[in-house]
Amino acid sequence: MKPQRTRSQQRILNLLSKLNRAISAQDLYVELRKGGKSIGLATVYRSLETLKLRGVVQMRKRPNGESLYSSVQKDQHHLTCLNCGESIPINECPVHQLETELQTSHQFKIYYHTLEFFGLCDRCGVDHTLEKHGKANG
Amino acid sequence: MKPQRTRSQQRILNLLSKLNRAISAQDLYVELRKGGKSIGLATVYRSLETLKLRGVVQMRKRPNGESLYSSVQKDQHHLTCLNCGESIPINECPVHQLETELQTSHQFKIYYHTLEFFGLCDRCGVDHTLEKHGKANG
DNA sequence: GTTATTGCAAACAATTTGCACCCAC
DNA sequence: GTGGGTGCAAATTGTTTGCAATAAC
Repeated sequence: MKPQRTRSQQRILNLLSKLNRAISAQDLYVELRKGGKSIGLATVYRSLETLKLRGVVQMRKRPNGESLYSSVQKDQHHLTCLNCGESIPINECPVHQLETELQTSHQFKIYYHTLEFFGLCDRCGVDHTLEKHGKANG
Repeated sequence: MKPQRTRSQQRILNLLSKLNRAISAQDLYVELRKGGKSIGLATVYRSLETLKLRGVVQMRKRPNGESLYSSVQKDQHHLTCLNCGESIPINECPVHQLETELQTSHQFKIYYHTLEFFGLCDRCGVDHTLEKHGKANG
């Protein structure tokens, strides 16, 4: 076992905790380069993969396939529009007890969970043509 | 508005309800071709997209980026291993009330939700080398 | 007959992999 | 000096798009 962090992993963790929000690997890469750090995109992916397996970082996937990463912390879930992709954060989370039960009943070490509601937002719900009027960047 | 289904959409819905489980677009395509239906992969994707926007079909993403589609089914959630990709179905679902509340408070038409727990399964949890011993098909 | 749907192949985007170089120990 | 970590570029994979042919009404 090598519990210690590599240079890249540390940089990524620093940025993630500074940002305190979910960000894509690509954006993370851009931000790190902006910050003057010489880092490769592949390294960003490799580091995130390792951190994810250690339970330090969590991932969720947007409907468009992009992965968003953040440090594991919160009951920060989402309400996502299937049409425009807008993602509204919500704070409620009613699954703590279930999580504890599952860890025991399934012998599974749970690092985090994702809870996401999908449907049509206010604007898309009334727009019967369902044209994309919003951008899938939220 | 065109509420009626196209030929392809109907074929896909038939297969989805016969299967009664989540399946990838690619596999859906293969199955349909096996069944003697002449259909294109693009059509499969386009049909699934439409059905998804109508709230007839739901989608979840596997950690590897692949999308799994199924007819909207209530309360079928998962416990997924970050290492081997194994996905164990669970039946509990403690979010009904929250869902109802959110629809009202956010003026959002919710079609379905996904709840997924991530961590390390029994086997991967004890295997400190974290090698992939399982296949990401569950 | 007109319009939406379909199939194919090319295009796309996010991610992964091969490999030589470099850094930490 | 050795072995893992890193960066680059090429490869891979799931998905989307352009367009001509076709089916539906």
